[in-house]
Amino acid sequence: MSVTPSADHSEDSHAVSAVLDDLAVLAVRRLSTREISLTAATTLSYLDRNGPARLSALAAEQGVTQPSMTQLVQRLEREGLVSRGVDAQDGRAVLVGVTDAGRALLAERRRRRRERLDEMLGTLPPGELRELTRVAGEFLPLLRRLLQSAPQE
Amino acid sequence: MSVTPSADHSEDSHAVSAVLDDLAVLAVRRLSTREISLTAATTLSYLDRNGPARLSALAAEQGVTQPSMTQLVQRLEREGLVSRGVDAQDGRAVLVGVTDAGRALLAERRRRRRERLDEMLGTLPPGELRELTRVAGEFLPLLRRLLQSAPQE
DNA sequence: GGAAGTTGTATAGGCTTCCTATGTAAATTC
DNA sequence: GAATTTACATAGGAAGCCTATACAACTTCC
Repeated sequence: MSVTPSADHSEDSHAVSAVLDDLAVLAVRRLSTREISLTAATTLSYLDRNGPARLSALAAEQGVTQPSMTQLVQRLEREGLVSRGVDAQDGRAVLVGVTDAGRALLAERRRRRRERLDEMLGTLPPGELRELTRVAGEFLPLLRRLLQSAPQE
Repeated sequence: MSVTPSADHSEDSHAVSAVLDDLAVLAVRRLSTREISLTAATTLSYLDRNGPARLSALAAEQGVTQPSMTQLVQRLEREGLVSRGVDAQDGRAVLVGVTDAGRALLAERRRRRRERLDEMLGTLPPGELRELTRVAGEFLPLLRRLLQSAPQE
């Protein structure tokens, strides 16, 4: 470890760790759509935000191997969610881009997840809901910054 | 939708939803231990916190089907991480409990995740780190309640 | 300008973890 | 006590990941 943790730092990261575990369960199981995997969704989302990209670039971005990304892109192409073209500059490379159908699926997925989250939030007593949303408003920007600074294993 | 969301409620849940994908990537890929799956880890953790439980109760808790939980428990038993006993009250039921080896693995997993998290947290400015951990402490209980009250699809 | 190395993608084969459909034994109901 | 329900197990299959390896296009270097 390159950092020198203090005692309370350790305790703090315990709480953060617990939150991350629970949030992972929430994101992966309670909010997962059956029609598309997490990697597929985040890959589509990346292509939507950043434009066409190479297979190997996508694999690195998603933290999977290149063969896995090849397979994923093949599945996505079969389902009409992405298109593949050749790179004019480099005959070896494949440029993957999201299609309109892919964008539509992304939008539908977002809608459904938001709907389910709303349902879950609706079961909380109003006071707790208010507190949760307030705390979430503080927490999420910080988490985002943490994620962006995260090392790539 | 069965609940009637207010305007700000919708915005908040949108913010939550927006960060969940990134978060899931972090939790699932950057903090995942290769030796045990997310479901296995959260199941062990549940058993550790709540004592022995039935197969079907575990399946419902984890949001997987009963056959999947049967398989998971069989794998965990083969690896000596859980033990299976019969319910004295109900001859059909199986009571699953975590073993000392299971607890040891949980502790090791926690240690390793904490180590990685510490590295990530170490990249934050001290002020943000303090705020992040403080907010995490507030957020955790609320999140737990939300997950408990969550509808099972 | 061609041999050798590098890079980008595809294929093969295997593992884990989930699913649905269905079987079986214990408990409950009538 | 027969029929139903409940709790778990088994069978078979698919998704999605891996490592190892093959192949084709680009680059280097003499």
